[in-house]
Amino acid sequence: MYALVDCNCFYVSCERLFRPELNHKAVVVLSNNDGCVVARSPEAKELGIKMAVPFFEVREFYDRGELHVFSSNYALYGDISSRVMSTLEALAPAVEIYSIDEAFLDLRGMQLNYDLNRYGHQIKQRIHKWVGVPVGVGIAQTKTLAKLANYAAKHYPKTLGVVDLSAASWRSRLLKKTNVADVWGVGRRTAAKLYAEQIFTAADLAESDAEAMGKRYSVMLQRTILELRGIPCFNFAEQPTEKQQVLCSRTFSSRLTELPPLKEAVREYAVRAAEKLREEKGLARYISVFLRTNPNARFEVKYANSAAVTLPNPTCDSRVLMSIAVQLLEQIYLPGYRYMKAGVMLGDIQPHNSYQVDLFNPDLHSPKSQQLMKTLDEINQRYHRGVTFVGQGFEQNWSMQRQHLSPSYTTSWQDLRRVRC
DNA sequence: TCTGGGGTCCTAGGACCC
DNA sequence: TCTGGGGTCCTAGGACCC
Repeated sequence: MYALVDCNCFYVSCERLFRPELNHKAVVVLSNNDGCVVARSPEAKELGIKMAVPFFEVREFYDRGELHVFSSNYALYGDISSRVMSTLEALAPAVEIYSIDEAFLDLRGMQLNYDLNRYGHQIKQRIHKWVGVPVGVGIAQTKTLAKLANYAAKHYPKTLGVVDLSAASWRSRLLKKTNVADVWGVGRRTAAKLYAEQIFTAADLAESDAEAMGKRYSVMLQRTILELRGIPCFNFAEQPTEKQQVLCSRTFSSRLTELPPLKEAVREYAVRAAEKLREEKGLARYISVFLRTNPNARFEVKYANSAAVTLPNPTCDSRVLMSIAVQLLEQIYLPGYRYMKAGVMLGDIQPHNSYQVDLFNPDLHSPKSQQLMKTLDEINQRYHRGVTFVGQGFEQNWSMQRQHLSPSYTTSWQDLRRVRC
């Protein structure tokens, strides 16, 4: 048996922790650059605000004082997330952290000694008491069914936030009630095709010919069908696997046209990506840079391009990655466009303690480089942006907008800076 | 005027090998 | 008239997730 524990409108719940007067009010959290709505309180959903709509489309609610708005504060959400996860780790035999706001629990064997429904409520109460955010709990034989149970826990108030699908009768009832588009792994495209062949509910999908569907759609859908029948196909992964790629990209606060500020931004992203890579204890051999104008603009000339290179030897040195990123940018930059976004991607990642050096090319992971990067990271862990490269720029006028940012309640960057000033 | 930022897995097709 | 059979690796693109 598996449980899926998922925090309700997580980012909103994090903000409410420190602003309890916003409980029972319409609240949303915006994506970076205050672009789209990425989290909504139930009251905001009632206003008809859909997931991922651009903020300017719902701004009227805010202007009328009916909606409270926050820019995303990932330092806060990351910290609250780790509190939720460590609480879960004390409650379950094994935990797979699936995303910032949800985790699978492996309950193998527990059904013999526990009433799983009661156990689900214990989890919910413990997290509420210790961390303060509301969660939903879904319990079932496979991950896909646990997802479905969790979905039911959130959508049907009668469940009080916990659904246990151990009983076959409950399972088939829920499958019949659930739209096939709400099944984990069925996206918009697949759902549209399924409707066309008269598959409307999760039950319809579960009863379809798994092998034939696998051939017509994909093996992923085939596995989903089996999972809906209670046959596990997706493994439980307690240990996070090493990342295959690391990406840093941002939308600029305003459109950029000239090369110098674009270079600054790309250097900044390369340095951030290199930091993430070192956190992963990885070395990258593949580096790619992309650049694009606004794909949604109707009356604008569009342009998007990317360039990549594979290095002879892998590295995590910010200086190397930064200078290569700028060279790649120069290959794809064209004057005359209003650029909206750029990004740096690192791939072909290998562990830093076991890699092969190409003898005929310089080692980009020399002891000197390692020492320098270690020192850099140590300083920057203590002092936010303590050491930066000149090329990253000082003003960074292109850097994103966050007009509705909450304070760092639980992390100390901003406060520390203020004290030191 | 105004639209995020990460990731994963799978597949088809091309290039190449013997 | 008429040209095999078995592989691997890489990449781009699609679909999905949060």
